[in-house]
Amino acid sequence: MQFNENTPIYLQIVRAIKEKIALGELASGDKFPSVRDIASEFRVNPNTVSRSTQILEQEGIIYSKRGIGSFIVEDDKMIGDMRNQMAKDHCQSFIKNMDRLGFSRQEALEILTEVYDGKH
Amino acid sequence: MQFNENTPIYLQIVRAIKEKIALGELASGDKFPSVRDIASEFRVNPNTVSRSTQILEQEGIIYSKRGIGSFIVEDDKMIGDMRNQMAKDHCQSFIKNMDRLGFSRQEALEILTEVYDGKH
Amino acid sequence: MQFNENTPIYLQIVRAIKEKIALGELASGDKFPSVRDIASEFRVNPNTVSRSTQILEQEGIIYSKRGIGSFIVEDDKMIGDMRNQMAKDHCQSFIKNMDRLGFSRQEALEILTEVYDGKH
Amino acid sequence: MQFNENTPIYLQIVRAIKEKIALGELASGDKFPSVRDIASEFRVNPNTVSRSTQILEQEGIIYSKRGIGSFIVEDDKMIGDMRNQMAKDHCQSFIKNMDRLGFSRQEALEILTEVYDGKH
DNA sequence: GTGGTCTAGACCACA
DNA sequence: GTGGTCTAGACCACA
Repeated sequence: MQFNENTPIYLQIVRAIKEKIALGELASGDKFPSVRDIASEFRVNPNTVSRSTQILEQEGIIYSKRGIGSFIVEDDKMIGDMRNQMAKDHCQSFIKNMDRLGFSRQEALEILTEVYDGKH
Repeated sequence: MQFNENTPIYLQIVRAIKEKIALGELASGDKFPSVRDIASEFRVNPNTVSRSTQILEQEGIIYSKRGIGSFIVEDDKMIGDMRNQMAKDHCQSFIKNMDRLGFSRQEALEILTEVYDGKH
Repeated sequence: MQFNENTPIYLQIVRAIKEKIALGELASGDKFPSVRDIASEFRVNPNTVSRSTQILEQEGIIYSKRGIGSFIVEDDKMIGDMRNQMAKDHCQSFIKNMDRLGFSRQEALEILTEVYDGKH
Repeated sequence: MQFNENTPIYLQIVRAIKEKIALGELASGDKFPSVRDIASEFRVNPNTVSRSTQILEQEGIIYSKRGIGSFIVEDDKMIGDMRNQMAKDHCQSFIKNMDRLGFSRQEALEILTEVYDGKH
């Protein structure tokens, strides 16, 4: 057991941006905010944000036009896939957690349903 | 959005211990490992572990006898409740995450089912 | 009979602060003195005070805002309840003490009345 | 405000013995247990107990016969007075505590009555 | 500056 | 040995 293997900030930012894109808050084809803007929004160092945008670019979610800035990819399928992948990741975590507590698939789904029902 | 609100080590230890109890690896009524043993197992300072065990005691999961050691409570219902509460907490997180991605309850359950089925 | 189960400093501080709040010396909604200020007032280590304020926070009597400080809860009912609880605790101790000396309720009340009347 | 001015053990023992005498567990005229017996009963150092018995002797509650041991005074009035004095001391503490919380005599008595009533 | 976390190390009562 | 308390001092995120 190791402690304090915390998710680094640049990955937390990657996820936060992906969520905005997934929800259309940052729309397909739009200009992507500048590193400086993101840095001031999240109150972090611009270098940290650069690291995040590099990852987003590697994953093909944004691309940069030299001298103009970055843009969100105009590929709705890709963005949809990304959103689905994020959802699956959350599912994997959920399953792993319930498993570690010894809950079977059926039990996990029952409890989840209860919690959904208790949420109005 | 705030970053680096890292779960402190003492709470990570609390959770790790609760999981062991929930699964019966540490059984009801058993002697609980000493603060110093846990500290050396997890390579942390005994004071940090002490903080964890005091939380577990506040929550009624263990109790300590001065000069002897700590023990896991002999109350299977309480331990069952604890396990259920941990499960519900994981459900809440899951729901919150899927919600933030814009997935409805039905969609979330479908994706979860797919992932359970191993379609990934 | 056990001796020297001394009330720890951090609990003595909790009580001292509660009394100040109960009496309105620290008023509802006010900024709460900083951990370091209390520590130097009471000549104890800041960590000790921190432990006290965390208890007060758990009990819902103060709340802290990261980077700003702690505040007394703006809930006069809660503060009134706290004051009543403290009073009841003193009553419990009194009753227990008189009981241990073999005084009935009526006898205890008679003596208490005498002492209130200043016949001593 | 000073902390940790804890009642020293020898005074805690004085009070414990007085309570036993007040209740007749140690009867008027009886032989008083030896310093060693008391020390082992309370698990403290015999020197500490000596200090306690000296106080009891000064207060005229026990007396020693050279070579034989100590005895509880055969003076029921004195013992009754002692018991009353202890009761009054508890009353004084109670009044001081309720006063510090800002409760008037009448309020204090009302709350005390409630707590007595809630005690069955 | 503010509260929160963690460590190293000491001392204590109890068994 | 066991848990509990306290200190000194460091570092952190947040404002």
